[in-house]
Amino acid sequence: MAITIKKIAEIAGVSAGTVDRALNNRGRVKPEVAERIRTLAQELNYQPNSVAKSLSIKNKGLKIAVILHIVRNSFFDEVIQGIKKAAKEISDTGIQVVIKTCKDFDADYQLKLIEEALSEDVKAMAIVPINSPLIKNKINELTENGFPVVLLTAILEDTNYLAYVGCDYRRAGKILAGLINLITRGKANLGVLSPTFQMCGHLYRVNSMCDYFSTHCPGIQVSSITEVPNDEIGTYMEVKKMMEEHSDIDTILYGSVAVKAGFRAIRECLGEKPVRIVALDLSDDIKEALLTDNIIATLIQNPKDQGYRAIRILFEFLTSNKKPKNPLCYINTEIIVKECINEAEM
Amino acid sequence: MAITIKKIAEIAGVSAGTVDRALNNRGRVKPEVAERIRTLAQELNYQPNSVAKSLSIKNKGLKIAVILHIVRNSFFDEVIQGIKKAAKEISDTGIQVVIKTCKDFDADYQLKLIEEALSEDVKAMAIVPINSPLIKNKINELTENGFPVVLLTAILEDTNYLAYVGCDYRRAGKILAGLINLITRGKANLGVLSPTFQMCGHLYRVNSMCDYFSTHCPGIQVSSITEVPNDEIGTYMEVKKMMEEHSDIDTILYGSVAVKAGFRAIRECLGEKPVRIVALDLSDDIKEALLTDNIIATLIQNPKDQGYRAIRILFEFLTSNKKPKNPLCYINTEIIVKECINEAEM
DNA sequence: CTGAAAGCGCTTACAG
DNA sequence: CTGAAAGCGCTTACAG
Repeated sequence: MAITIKKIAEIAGVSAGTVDRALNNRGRVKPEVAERIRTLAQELNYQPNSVAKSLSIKNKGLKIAVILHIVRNSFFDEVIQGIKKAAKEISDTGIQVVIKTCKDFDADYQLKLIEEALSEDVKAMAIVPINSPLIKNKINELTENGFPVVLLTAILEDTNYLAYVGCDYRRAGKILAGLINLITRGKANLGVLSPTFQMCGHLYRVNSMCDYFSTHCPGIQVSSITEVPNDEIGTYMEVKKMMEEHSDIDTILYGSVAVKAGFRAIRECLGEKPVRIVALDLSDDIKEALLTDNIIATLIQNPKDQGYRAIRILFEFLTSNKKPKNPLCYINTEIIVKECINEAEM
Repeated sequence: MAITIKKIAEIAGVSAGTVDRALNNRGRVKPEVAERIRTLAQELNYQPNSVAKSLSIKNKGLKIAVILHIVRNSFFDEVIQGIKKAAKEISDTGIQVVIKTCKDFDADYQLKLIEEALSEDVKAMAIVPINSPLIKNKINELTENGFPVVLLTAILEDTNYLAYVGCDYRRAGKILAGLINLITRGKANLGVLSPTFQMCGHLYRVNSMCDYFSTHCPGIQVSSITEVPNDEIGTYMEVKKMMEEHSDIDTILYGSVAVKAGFRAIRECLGEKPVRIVALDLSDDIKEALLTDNIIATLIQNPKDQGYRAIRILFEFLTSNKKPKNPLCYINTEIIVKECINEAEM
């Protein structure tokens, strides 16, 4: 049997309550005694029983807030699935998870959501942070005060947090480069369509890909790097513009959530001329494009996992005070070809 | 607050013990009373609290056995990592995990291991089953008696079990076909080196790949399908034989754990002639071959996940009597190119 | 600053 | 067949 608080209490000649207060630094223990108990616990290699901890915590009504940066899109629908899965798993501990959606990329509004959550006595927070000083400062302030914040899917520079859960964008860029190199056998004029660089990860990804091309793939030229918005019309216009201005493009990295309109723009410009397309993520539209051979491959970032992990990390912190060994919790990135799609699941 | 046994007891006008006995079919409750309690619990949508369950179970000394089919190899080293990760996570519930390694592919020996485990009062079992009537019958017998058995990494036909955790070999075959089609642009003479068909999943995988070629890839010919053993010398001989007998081979699916010797055989036969190689799994040798461009891509089966999931499923069963909704728990298969390898981690 | 007691929700000897 | 009580290990008012 493992060593318990009761056993430590016996050996130290104090009560269980005192051991608990000492080990969890709750104060109200004579410093010398606390120190003695802590040393003893270490010597005995005491590991608190997490199940008992979770059960005893049940009536405290702990809450975790999840704060998004947009109203919704297909990627975050999946993130939310993962969040809900984790929420269900931890519900027996009495910990609640509340999700707050934001006006698209509205930093003022997001800040209000944070304040709202805090006023509701939330004890931990996962946030898809909008890249604004407003948000950065608030997160830094929270972290300084020991409040656990997990950045979810979007990383921020010059900001402190308990953990970042999301894609390793630089590695994703490298993998995209390798994939495009493989598919094109090292010869391509590439048009890059990226989601907004307002989220710095997207910029890291493109830069990392381009770096890899310039050091490893002399035959691959990046003809254009174009940011595309979240909507169909905006995407159509940007894609059209890129294709018209760069008629040499024979390969495209397609990083927009708006698929139908962008593909129409490509076809309008290229006619029947062949083009190799590699995409990002796996919305229903992307799946369909894969299955109809309009896309050769796509790189996915396991959004469901991301949501799941973020909640689990906060849960661990709340129940066991454990911080992740590595604050950068990178979620796996996967190459998907059409044969990976289970048509039965569609 | 969720509904508890205590609350049901109050409403039903009985004690908590009686509710527990009724809901868990432990007998020693008057049938009418038991029925009434069960109905009530359903109406109230009672969900037992898994944390409390785990805690109360602590002193029962439950044990899970893991029974392997070989002494070791690099793939199963990773499977075991996953098993140990899960074992650590559940250790606070007092459930132990014991691992038993087997003489390589020795069904008699594996049967003895099963008996040994049972005599040690193990309450659940994960097994990498050797494809033999001896083992099949035993597993069927156990399952019939309500004893939870999870098949790990290897599936059996005509056998009943709580769950299978492992690769979806047919889908893996399809993905391999798609990958090879992509890499070769649909023109190849393929030599297939597969691990033993004694494990039927390996056969499913090859067959599924070949089916896909014949329906979707007219330009891809399968020149040879060769089984390779686990050791370097045997692999060398089989590879050499295949390459000598099929000089048209320009593409290889390399499914052997013995990398160095087989690659030597390939080189001895082909000289400087180029060959495209796609591999299976991700041992250190495969990693090195990827990084040196001797392998173009490999398909991995997340062995660590497989071990982890198998234990979690048995844990759920032991603590909550829950069976997985789908007994076929397929673990994800991933395409890996060299850019996916984090050289810092090697 | 410290301890005894009760509680989280489920389970299980034990007594009847 | 049934209930009261104690236990799993940690936490927390409460009394002192």
